[in-house]
Amino acid sequence: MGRAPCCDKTKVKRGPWSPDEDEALKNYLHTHGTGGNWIALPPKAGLKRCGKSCRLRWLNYLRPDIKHGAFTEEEDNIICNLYSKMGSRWSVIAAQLPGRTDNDVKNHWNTKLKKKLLAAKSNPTSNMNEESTYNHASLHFSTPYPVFVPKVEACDPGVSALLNQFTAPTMPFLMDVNYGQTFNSQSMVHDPSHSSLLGISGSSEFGFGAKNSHCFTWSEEGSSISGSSSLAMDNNYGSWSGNGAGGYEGLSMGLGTGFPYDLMSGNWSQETVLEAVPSSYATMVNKPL
DNA sequence: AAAATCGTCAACCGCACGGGG
DNA sequence: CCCCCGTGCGGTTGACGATTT
Repeated sequence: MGRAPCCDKTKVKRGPWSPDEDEALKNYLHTHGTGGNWIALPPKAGLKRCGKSCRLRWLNYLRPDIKHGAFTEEEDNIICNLYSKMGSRWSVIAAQLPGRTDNDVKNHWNTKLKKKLLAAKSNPTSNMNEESTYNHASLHFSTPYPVFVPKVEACDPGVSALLNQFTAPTMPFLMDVNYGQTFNSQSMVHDPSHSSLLGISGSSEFGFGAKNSHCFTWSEEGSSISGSSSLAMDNNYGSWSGNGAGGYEGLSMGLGTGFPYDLMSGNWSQETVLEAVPSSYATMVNKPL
């Protein structure tokens, strides 16, 4: 037996919203706010709608800060990058795209980006700027915008240059991590949007010892990540000591993928950085966002 | 020109979570 | 500690316009 529905579906209007309904909802919220209770809102606003429907309409369409229109390439980059790391955490991904909703991002991924990447996978020699991806056998990843560029550099300088050109201007803070060796952790620690991007709430505890081959990655415990979990660095300094100039070599396939999440199969890789890195250096914990 | 197919996106569904009683 | 209820989220559906045959 499932739980009772939130409202009587025979008594509420369903389907597309009319301009009048939009106006009524906007007016009510403008003057009264939600009152902390969406369920009780519709009758007060003179709407014959389910509270959940009102909430959805407001959040996905009526909010004044909603950005309508096509996604930019930069936004695509961010979506792909984050999806590759955390999968379908649409709300988290959308939080990094001002004006975009989780529904927007999800739709955009399902209708455009996923197909684009699938097409690219079936045609690995295609032009990267067109297909927005790069499929490198030795790295066995098929995601578009690698976070861990140093590993890419080790494989193919030409490709590295291409990827660097492609990602650096659009994702500066991620590239800071990518380059790892000299990035300034302060920019991440004190910027809520950046820490949020990494799934970390209360960012003040977050930072890196970011000198000389120190880097950072995601990992997971077990083979899946629950819907309510996020990944965060447990330590104030999440870092590991590489073995000098070849610091990344020891990380091999674990870091080589750079992506615990297989974009195409939808599976989390069993290879984790923790295989190659002492757990005391990179401890991953579940934390609510 | 009409029918079929495809693509997009708003909206719905149902589950999980968390807070309050 | 348990239960109830509201909220948030991801997955899915279906309407509708665009494109192709």
